[in-house]
Amino acid sequence: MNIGMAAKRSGLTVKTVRYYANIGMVVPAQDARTGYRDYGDDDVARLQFIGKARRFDFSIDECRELLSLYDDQDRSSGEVKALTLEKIKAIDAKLAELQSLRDQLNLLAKTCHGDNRPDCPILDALKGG
Amino acid sequence: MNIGMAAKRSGLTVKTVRYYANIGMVVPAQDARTGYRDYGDDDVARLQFIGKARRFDFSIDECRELLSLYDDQDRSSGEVKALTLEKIKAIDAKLAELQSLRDQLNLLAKTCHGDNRPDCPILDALKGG
DNA sequence: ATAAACTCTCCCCCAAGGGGAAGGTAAAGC
DNA sequence: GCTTTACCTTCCCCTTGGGGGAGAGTTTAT
Repeated sequence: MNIGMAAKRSGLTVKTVRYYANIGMVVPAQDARTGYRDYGDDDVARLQFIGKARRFDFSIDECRELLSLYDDQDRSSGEVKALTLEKIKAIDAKLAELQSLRDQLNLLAKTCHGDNRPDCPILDALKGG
Repeated sequence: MNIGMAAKRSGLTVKTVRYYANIGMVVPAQDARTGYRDYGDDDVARLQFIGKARRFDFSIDECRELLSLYDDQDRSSGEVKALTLEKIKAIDAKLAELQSLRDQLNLLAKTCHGDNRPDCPILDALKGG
């Protein structure tokens, strides 16, 4: 099938699918005369796989790693689990960071009366030490 | 003072300070002969302000907006508060997204035995519908 | 036959700088 | 006075994960 259909079936954009071909993630057959890419069902399956992994916040490189594990029939599930646990750890760190940010901003917003007077504790906080 | 000192005092890198000059955020005086930038204490104060706002996850454009409010002696604190509340909302959305991601990955990791056997519920989840 | 829809490659763009090259300047040591 | 070292400048390419669009070729529908 052409790239438009592959994009539709995998839920990605044509640009994205073409990008994945360019960086060697999912390289379909390509017509010698027209240059049109020709995607098979297995290609679409890989595209879907990547799309989901991306939604799980895995980077392109991590997706590459997951794909190679996915392709390896003899891989241990331990390797996949290790990658996943690492990703969870990274997400936890990001969560903590955002949470702290949120708390600080919230505190500032609370102490700011937010009316027409010019004095503002938020700006003061950004300004001061 | 030279850019190195300004960077040190504001807690930013020289590259970052130069970048802020290039995009017009903090534009210091510049020696006509040597081209050396010459930062004053007020410039350093603005750099510190930006540094803190960036740490609060405000984008460069939002920092620009905050700076103009900071410069405007007649601004109302309400404007600043509105910007801050919006930022909090954005952070909340990101938090919810990451939390959901984390929960899903955690569930997958829990159901994965993580040993040498090749069957892996994590990959199955990425693979399936 | 021709218009619409699809595809190709190529190039520039985003945020927010980082890394490093090539070259000018300033301060310190001898 | 000379040299080394530290600092400064501009310029250009790199990052992530693609998006937008130009210009040209292809296929499909009317």
